[in-house]
Amino acid sequence: MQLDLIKKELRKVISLDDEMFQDFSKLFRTIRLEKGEFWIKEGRRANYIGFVNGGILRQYVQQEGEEFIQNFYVSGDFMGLFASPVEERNKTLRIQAIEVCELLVMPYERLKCLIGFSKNLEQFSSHWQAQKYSELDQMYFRLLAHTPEQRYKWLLSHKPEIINQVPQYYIAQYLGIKPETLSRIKKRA
Amino acid sequence: MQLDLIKKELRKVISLDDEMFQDFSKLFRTIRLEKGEFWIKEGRRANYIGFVNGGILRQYVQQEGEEFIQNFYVSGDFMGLFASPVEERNKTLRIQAIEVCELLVMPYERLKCLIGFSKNLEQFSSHWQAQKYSELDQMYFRLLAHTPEQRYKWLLSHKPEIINQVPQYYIAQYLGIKPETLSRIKKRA
DNA sequence: ATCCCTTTTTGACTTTAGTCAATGGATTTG
DNA sequence: CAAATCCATTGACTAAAGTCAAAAAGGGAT
Repeated sequence: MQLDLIKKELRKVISLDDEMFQDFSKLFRTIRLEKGEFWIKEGRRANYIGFVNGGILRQYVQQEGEEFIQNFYVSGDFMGLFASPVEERNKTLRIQAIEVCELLVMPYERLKCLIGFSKNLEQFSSHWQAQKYSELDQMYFRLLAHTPEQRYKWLLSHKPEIINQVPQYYIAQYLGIKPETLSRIKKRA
Repeated sequence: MQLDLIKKELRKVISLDDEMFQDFSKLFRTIRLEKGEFWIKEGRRANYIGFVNGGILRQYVQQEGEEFIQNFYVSGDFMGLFASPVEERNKTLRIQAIEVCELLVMPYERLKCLIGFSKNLEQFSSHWQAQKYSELDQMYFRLLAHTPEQRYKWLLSHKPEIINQVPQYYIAQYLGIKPETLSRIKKRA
């Protein structure tokens, strides 16, 4: 199990000595997703938290035949750090591997239990919740205030790894526009 | 100080006997905002949490001469329950009274301190954070997936109190469209 | 390399929202 | 009461994205 990446990510937020990390890392399980496989299938609750140790995934909702991508997850990202009420209504939410992925996963309840014992982990959890909220808040603002072209340029400069690794019709779904429109935006940019 | 409303709202989420509520309520301060006054001014950090005990407010960002409303707060809503990282970047965020408002406010640090002592309050805090995240998540989806007309109809059926109490150019700012367009949507609906 | 399949691009046209300017209504103010 | 102000509506036009269909470009697989 390659754990350098998650150790690095955790240490960005909390202090964590090697022994503690050893104990912590034992509670993860590694899973491998082939291209197109789902981590969260429609109708399921997100009972796990996951760490992307490699690959890239998309989180999307399907409605009336169309797919709307809410987020991409790349190496180093945590997924599903919010408590149950969030996922409750997300009956149609799916998280799918765009390419081969390796995830480190842990039941949500186990993390919650650990948080009870470790001040450090509690700090980690609340930091990430605030972080995720802030990201979503900013995405909401961009969607509300900016044109598709501005949002595409934002992606280009802030998340180039997504532009590079993801088919353009997924980028279009993420931006809320049609693939044809994205193609035209690229041409005139 | 009228405290029935906040007591009712708290009791939707946690159990709270009258003595505990007495102690808790002493830590709030009441403030009154006239129409047009700000609770959060541009450039300020949200160092307080607030409860709307009456009236209605708008949370918005100003950019290049235009205003974009992210949210309305009505009686019974809590404001600013997320930790600092969220507000950090929101340099241009403002929360303004649309009409005369009464707020119950408490420094964020005081709430955090209280949470350390009370399992109940901790539960309340994490419930509301998850709740706010979920709401924002759903708003994001609607903005991404639905037309302005669909979003207006959603508002009509789910938040009629906002439609009734708020000038239409604010509704337009909230929906991400121009007032003229909203006027036309209303006509054809 | 060729074939097949998927993705991207292009073109012509339609639909929708934005823009600008003018009008009409309502409310407030002198 | 009239004037002024603010907001909502309407009309004519422009700009932008959607739609549908077809062509071009990649990317494997045999």
